[in-house]
Amino acid sequence: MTTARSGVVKTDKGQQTRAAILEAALEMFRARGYEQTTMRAIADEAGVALGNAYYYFHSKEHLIQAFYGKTHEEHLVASASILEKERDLKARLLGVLRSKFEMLEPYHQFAGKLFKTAADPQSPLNPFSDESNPVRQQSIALFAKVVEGSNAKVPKELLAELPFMLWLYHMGLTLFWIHDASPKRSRTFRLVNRTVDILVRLIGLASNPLMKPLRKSAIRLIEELREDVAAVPGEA
Amino acid sequence: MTTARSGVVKTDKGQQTRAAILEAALEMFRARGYEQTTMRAIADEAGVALGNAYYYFHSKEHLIQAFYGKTHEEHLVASASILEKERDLKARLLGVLRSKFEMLEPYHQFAGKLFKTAADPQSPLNPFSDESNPVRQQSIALFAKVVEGSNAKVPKELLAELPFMLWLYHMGLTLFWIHDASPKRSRTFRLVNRTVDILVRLIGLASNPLMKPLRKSAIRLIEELREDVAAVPGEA
DNA sequence: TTGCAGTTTTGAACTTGTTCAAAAAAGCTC
DNA sequence: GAGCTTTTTTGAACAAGTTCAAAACTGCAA
Repeated sequence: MTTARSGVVKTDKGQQTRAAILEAALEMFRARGYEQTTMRAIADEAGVALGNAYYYFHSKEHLIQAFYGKTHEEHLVASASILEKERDLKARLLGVLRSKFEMLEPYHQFAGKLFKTAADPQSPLNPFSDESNPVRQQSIALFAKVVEGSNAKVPKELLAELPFMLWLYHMGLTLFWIHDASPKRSRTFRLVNRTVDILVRLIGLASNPLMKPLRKSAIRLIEELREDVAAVPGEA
Repeated sequence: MTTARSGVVKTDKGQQTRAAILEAALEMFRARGYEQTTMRAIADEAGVALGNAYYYFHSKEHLIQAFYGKTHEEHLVASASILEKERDLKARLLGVLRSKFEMLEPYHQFAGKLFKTAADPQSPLNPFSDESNPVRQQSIALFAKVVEGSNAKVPKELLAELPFMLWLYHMGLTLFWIHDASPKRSRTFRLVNRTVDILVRLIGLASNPLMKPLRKSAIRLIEELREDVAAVPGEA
């Protein structure tokens, strides 16, 4: 049901058509918004028949996945320069998160609609789905880099779970960002500042022997969560 | 735009028609699922014309709000008995959360679709919207009861923010629950157990003088979050 | 070149949410 | 009860996502 059956391109010309449709779609999504852009308009703009768009993209929603990939790439690039320069955990985390929301800013309104479709557990677009697994893994890997490249002292057992934890945390921030109607998304940036501060302090505290039992529980929890996310079945 | 313009019933007969449509809708949603149920079918089932359904309900999505209200009421009732018996904070919180997910279980698949529409920041159904404010307030009030009726020692400043914090936390759990495909939602219940345990321990720790600076920051954060949620503008 | 299998493209048709002008019914005032 | 206003109801029409059978095209083997 959920697996992609269209989008299988055999020809070179096919690739081009596919690309043309995608380009037209993303352009119009950005200019006019997701809902305002009809499949007919996309097909027109791309110079193909309506049905042809459906030959390459299963549905209107599937056009979104390309957007994901694109912004993710951009974010990786933007993060790289920060991660090279900075060794301080707090600064690294702040840098990565800020660059994400800065990069996403032009798509804010659009992203809300995306999120809507992505929130459906049955949708292949939802960030916990099998189909999203590659992007998710890459995203978690980015946070692993944030931690590993830093000079922060992190208990070993926590180190293993921290990247996933940060990824989850960043998903929460994204959720907030989507709902953030403040000018220039100032609320989100404030939230990022505050929570990163607290988070880094918590990580510091985690080394304290007094914290051991609580830390154990927390790590156990995150471990389990991670398994759960991995265990989402592909087909409903 | 977002404000309800339909649904204003003046007549007694109007009330009846409205009720008939709603009943038909909820029944069919449960039986066949949200997407499978067409507005035409609902109108048919209710014995009215298609347009009439739209006279009472702005859109298909608006039919969902009734569902919210209904389940919320049920949850209040289910929680009341627990809150009367129990004084221990952990037990109270566990009881309230468990009863929520138990009550919601028959609607699990349906709830996923609901969530999808609710996740749209522009949707009046989204839990952070103005239109959801009444239910949200009631929901937060429930968590206030959980805390107030307990014999837990909570720093005063934290006490003020705890209900909202717990509400947020419960929203997160709900998000997990929606994505939980495990049999009988066992993963969710496990998560509830684990997180409630940690949460209660954290609350206990919060009294420790060592924790004061961190506590201050955390409370400040929650305060701000609460303002933000309240500040979501009604019109886009 | 011709025939053929696979690939791509087309556009009409279908479904379903939504709108709207007009008809019907109900209330109300005199 | 007649005439008026307001409320309710109707169903046709519209928009946009999606499907599908048929046409067009492509590459290749004989």
